[in-house]
Amino acid sequence: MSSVLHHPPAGVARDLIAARGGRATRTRIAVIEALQACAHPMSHDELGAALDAAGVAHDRVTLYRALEWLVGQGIATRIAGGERAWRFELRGDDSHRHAHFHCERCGQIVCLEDVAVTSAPPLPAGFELDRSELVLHGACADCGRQREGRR
Amino acid sequence: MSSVLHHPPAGVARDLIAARGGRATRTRIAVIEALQACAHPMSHDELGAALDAAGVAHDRVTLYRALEWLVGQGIATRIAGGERAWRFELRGDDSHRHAHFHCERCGQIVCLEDVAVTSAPPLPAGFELDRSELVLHGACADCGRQREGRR
DNA sequence: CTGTTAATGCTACTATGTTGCATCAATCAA
DNA sequence: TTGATTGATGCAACATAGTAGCATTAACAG
Repeated sequence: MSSVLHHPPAGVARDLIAARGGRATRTRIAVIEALQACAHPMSHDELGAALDAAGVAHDRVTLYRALEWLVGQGIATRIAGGERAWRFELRGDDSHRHAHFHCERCGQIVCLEDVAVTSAPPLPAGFELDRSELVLHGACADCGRQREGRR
Repeated sequence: MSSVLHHPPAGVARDLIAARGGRATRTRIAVIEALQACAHPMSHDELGAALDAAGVAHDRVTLYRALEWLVGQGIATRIAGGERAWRFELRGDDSHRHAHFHCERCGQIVCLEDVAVTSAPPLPAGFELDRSELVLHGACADCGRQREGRR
C-alpha cells in the first residue's frame, strides 16, 4: 500500500534542500522521504508518527517549521480540504496539478491524479490567481461499500 | 456594501427553520439574517461580531451549535478554503454551486458566482461524490493593486 | 577543526472547536 | 393563558491545531 511513489522523486531529499540553500537536517530529510513514500497528503500528526517510526527524534514545533519551510520553498504544498488540519504533499510538476478527495467517513484524503484542476477560470478584474484547489467530498471506495448513515 | 443579497432569500428565517422542525430561536434567526445580509461567507468570528452588532446575546458554543444545525439541515454550507477556520454561507439552489476565492493577503473569502464547480468529475470506482469545493487562491482586486511581496 | 548562524527544542500562548450538564425558553395541548 | 415538554442555551472545562520567543545545538563553509 505504500510502495507507490505518486510524485516524481526529482532527486534525493538532500539535494532538493541544498538546491534551495537550506540545511539538510534530519527532520527535513525525513519529512521529504515520508511524503515521497506515502500515497496521500499527510497531516502533521501522520508526519509526526512517520518520523517516530523512522526513529527520527523531533519536536512538534520543529515539524511545523520544517513544513512551513518546504512549502515556502515550493517543495511541498498545503491542502485545506478535510477537517481543520492542513495536509501536505510534495509538489510535482506545476503543469500537473490534481484534485483531492476527502472521505467524510474515514477522514482520509486521496489524490485524484486523473482529475485535473482547471487552471484558467474567469476571474473578476483585478484578481490575481496563484493556485487552485479542488476538493471533492463524499465516501471513498472502502467506506462507500460498508454503508453507514452517520459520518 | 451590504445591500446585495447574493443568495435567494427563499422565505423568512423563521420559516426556513420551522420547515425543518427546528425551533426558531434568536440565535438561529440572527445567524441566517446575518448570512443573508453579507456578500461573502462568514467565519465564526464575523458571525459573532454580527450578532453582537444586532444586539443578539449569544454564547460561543451556541453559535457553533447553531451553525452545525444549519449545515446539517442543508440551510447553510461550510467552506474550508482560507486559513484554518470554517466559513459559512447560505446554501442556494443545488444546481448553482459556485467557487470561492481566497485572498492570501487580506484573508478574505469571496464568492465567485460566475465560476461553476464541475459537478461530474471522473471518480475512481467505488467512490461516492457528495459535493465539490473549488477554492482559488491569490490576491483579490483590492490587495492586488497595492502590490506587496509578503503575504 | 573551528566559527557562524540556521534549525532545533523547550516553554508558553493563542485560536478554533467540542463535551457534559444544569438551566432556560419555544412550542404545543388543554 | 397556562402549564408541560424537551430542544436549545450558557457555562466550565477540555481538546486540538498552530504560533512566538529565546537559549541551545548542529550544518556546513573555511
